[in-house]
Amino acid sequence: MNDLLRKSIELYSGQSLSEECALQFNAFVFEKTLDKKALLLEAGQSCNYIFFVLSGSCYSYLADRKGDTQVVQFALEGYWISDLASFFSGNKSTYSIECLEPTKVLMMNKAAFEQACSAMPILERYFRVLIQNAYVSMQYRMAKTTSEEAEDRYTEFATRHPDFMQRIPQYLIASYLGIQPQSLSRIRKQLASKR
Amino acid sequence: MNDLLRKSIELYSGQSLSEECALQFNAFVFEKTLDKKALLLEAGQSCNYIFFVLSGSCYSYLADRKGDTQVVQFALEGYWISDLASFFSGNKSTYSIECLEPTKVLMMNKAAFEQACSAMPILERYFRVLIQNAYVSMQYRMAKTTSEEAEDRYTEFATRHPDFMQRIPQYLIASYLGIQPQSLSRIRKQLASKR
DNA sequence: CGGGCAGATTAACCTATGTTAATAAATGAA
DNA sequence: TTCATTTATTAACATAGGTTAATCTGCCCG
Repeated sequence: MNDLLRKSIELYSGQSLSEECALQFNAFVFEKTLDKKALLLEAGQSCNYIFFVLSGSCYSYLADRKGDTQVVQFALEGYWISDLASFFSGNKSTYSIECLEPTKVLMMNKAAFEQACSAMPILERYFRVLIQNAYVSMQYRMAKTTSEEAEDRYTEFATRHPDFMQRIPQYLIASYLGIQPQSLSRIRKQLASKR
Repeated sequence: MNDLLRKSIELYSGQSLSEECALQFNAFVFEKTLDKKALLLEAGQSCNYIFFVLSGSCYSYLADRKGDTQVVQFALEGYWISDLASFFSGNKSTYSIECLEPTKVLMMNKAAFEQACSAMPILERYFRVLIQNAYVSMQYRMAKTTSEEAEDRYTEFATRHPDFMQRIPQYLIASYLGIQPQSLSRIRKQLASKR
């Protein structure tokens, strides 16, 4: 089993993963390699997989009212990404997922997910905690977004995610923060002149 | 067992709840009645419970940078509300929860939550799906918030939650939407004149 | 090595929302 | 009922961020 994944499982489940489980897990997933700009998922299709990023990076997005890209999530190595609503319901996905770099992912479909969770309680717990944490930080981020200005949001993002800053183009970070690339440029300039 | 709760469990777990489970569940929770403006939770304390609203309504909020109230969630009858980060970690809560009306809640502490989930798989599943859905809609709401204008957000909120509109003061809805009460007033006026 | 394209910056102007302050309407307690 | 308090509205002005458009930078690929 991939080391990143093992660490993720042990970290979030709070338990250590037996060799046996690790082997069993491998039977439920498969690996895929994608080029930069390749799509892991296209909005409108049903999302049949959850993806674990082994190397590279990708992001999910939707088209807003005006047809512009609205970034929803970034995923570097060690992150899971998917359109969960579609994955769990089988309905058409609202998001697309695109690779930012050449990317390797592990893929797991719904049947495998259900089976793996039933077979290994540690996984059931792992995914529950993962989603729980994602929900909690989403809720917090939402509160910050509605109460703070773009400059503060950018500063917090840059502080929290220095690794993202290196590898993700600014115009996508701007979208994620809910502003135009031009505005982000302006904000960066202001911040630079403050020091 | 309360009927709202039974329906919620059956709806989200996708299974029907046996009489036996229903009785067993009751041993894990207790009821509390609160006045309007009473606090279910005060920011800074540890959040020891999750609350299921039986009647009345409440909302969670935090103080933003300027010390203003930033609404995080509303909960009418049939909703769960808590500070999950604090509930699961035991750390101090970032949110407060206040009753909007005289309110009756069911309360469940962490030990009870863990026990109940272990004892009854239907509950484990219920809470997982509940959080999963909450996460999914939070992510979607976030994308809408960063890409759409206040007017659209208000219209969508009003359409999706006509029940909230009747019972929640406008200045709290404004906070939830990330705008000032004055701006919401202005937006409502514009919308009214459009018809 | 050089042309083309994606990404970033800059600037001028525009608009939605914030701010401040005053008033009005609704609610609730005595 | 009346008064006090909370909530909602209105208006004038300020500003963060959007829009448009032009320029700049770097880098990928032929």
